Amino acid sequence: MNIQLPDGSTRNLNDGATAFDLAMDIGEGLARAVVAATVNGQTRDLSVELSDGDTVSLITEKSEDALDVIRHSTAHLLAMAVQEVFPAAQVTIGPVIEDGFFYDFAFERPFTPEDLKVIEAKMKEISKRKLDIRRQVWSRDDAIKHFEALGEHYKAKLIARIPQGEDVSLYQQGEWSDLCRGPHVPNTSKLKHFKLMRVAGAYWEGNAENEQLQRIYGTAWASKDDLQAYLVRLEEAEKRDHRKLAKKLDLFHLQEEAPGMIFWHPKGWKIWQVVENEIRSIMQVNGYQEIKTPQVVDRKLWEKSGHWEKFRDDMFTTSTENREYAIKPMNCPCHIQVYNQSLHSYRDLPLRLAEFGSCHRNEPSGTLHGLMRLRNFVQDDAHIFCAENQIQGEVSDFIDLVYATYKKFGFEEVIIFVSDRPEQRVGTDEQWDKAESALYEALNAKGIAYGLNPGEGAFYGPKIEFSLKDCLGRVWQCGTIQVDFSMPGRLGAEYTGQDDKKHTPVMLHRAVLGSLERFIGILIEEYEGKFPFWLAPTQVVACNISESQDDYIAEITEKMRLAGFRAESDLRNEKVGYKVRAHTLERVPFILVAGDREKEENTVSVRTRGGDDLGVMTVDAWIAEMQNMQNKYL
RNA sequence: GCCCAGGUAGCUCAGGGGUAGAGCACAUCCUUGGUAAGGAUGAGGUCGCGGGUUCAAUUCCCGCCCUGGGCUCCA
Repeated sequence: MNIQLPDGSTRNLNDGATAFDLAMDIGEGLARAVVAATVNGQTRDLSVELSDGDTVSLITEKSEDALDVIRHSTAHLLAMAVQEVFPAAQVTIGPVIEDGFFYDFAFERPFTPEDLKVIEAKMKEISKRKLDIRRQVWSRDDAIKHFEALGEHYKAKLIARIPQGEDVSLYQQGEWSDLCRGPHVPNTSKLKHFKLMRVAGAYWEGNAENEQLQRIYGTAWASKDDLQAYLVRLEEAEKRDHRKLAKKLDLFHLQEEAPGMIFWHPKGWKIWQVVENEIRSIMQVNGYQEIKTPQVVDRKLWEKSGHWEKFRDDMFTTSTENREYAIKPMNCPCHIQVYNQSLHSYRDLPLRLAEFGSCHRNEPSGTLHGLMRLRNFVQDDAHIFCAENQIQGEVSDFIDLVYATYKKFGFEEVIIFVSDRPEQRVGTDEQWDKAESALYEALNAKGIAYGLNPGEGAFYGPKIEFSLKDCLGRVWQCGTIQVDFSMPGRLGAEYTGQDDKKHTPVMLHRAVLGSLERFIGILIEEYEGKFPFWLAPTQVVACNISESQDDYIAEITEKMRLAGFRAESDLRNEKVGYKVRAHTLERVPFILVAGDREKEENTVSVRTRGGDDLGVMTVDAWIAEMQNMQNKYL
């Protein structure tokens, strides 16, 4: 028979030849490196029998697709090792994830880090046994019986979900086998470069009502170098961690007495102010009006808005003089109060009310995470009151606004998801159709690629989410725009239409940064604390060389401050090398040094935090240079 | 909220049933030094909180709080 290769050539093989035979036919070296094959576009085992006319490409250890196969097989290796060490453990699922894999086990006790060492050693040993990994096809019912007999009740349950009459595939290595779609590497000896990373609890089927399983995370790579490079990458990421940098750079802290709430220090708060002011001026330009609403609001308003019923447990409450209050978890009900203070005409719409709104939500303790997930955070929130036919235009403008703003802060990669109607919702299907298509059309018109989160919309309307990544690649939602058909009506918002009748406006909830805290956390990690000049908490430090320049340093520092820059002076009794090092580690963008020569000529010597010497220039020239950078957001 | 691991000086960390350790940072003094660490001296601690075991607990045991990694959740 003839087999088509990716380069267009064909190869003649005997009938019944497998993908592995093809590799052997091409060369022994290839046969050693090959882990799987793509047959007519589908990834398959090497043991797959080929047919005349098949198009086959071989996946070697070096190719991208090989990693998934290796990781998946390593997950099996882990499961086999666990069951050899702890025969009472039951297997469940073990998928490939970014950079590795995990496997969930049902076991009488959690695994300890010591267990991991033992398990990893067992994996290495099994790898050395050079067990062939063979695919077997079983009938669904036989497979269920087989796993039930082994006491593998979770596996049996998984197979039971497969429609009756279908066959399932099992992969066998030595005495051990697991249900799996495959493909897998042909032999355990191919699995060499892996490491078990950590243990964690995980609920069966991802449902908190179910029992908790023991999850083991691991990483696996095609080569020793790749594994090493990955571990180095993790170490590098750790250095960018905003919590670590916050201590080093003295930006903020958290303490036990206020879990999930931030104590901002002068430098961190300076970054905050710059970010807030930037957003403020962007909103100003884009037709928003800024307001400020109360922090503590009577329970009655939350009852009317529906929050009390739905989110009661997540709200902080307080009471006085027999009245019960909730600390606001969101700003929208208050914004409607502002809207309701006057009569509105259709001519007023769209009306855009913005607020840097501080919200408190009593998040479960286990979810708190540095600046990324807090109990108190500030949203760059705004609510757009508009007519239904204005939704799409507003959404479209908002998308542009998000992109432009992120770009200014240095983010080019934005992850976008649309969440559509959930099972429990308010509003008619017609309204949902309109709202969802408004979101899709706004995105499509711009040619923006997006993912779908089916059924993940809010109960009051669909939404678009704009997310950014942190230093470990974890995705955090920042911006959002959500259509709301419910709350304006509930809280009595209305406007007079052209027809002289009362109408209920649609409300768009939207935030660009989302939470200022979260956004600043991501900013810190993105720049590793080396903020661009316009964002840096301290933009420039002037250092003397000896006492005789003290006055001069004070004078130029004041001059820079008067020009609007965040300038400090360092007159400490230390050598200039010491000061340069200190401020470099503090990531101050520019370090000025002035000795007697500079003092004499009214100049400064300028050095960047990267170690570049920009030479000596007059103070005025330097200030002009800074102004140039500031205006260009450098 | 659930599972695992941590919590010792301002920071990074070592230690371990019997008076608490280092480096950096800090203070004072000497030094006035030209672009990534000059020298000396000194101060600094309820070893997360509360119980228990013990002649004695920072150390062992139990509970709680917080932090970190996951899970669930995230209007």
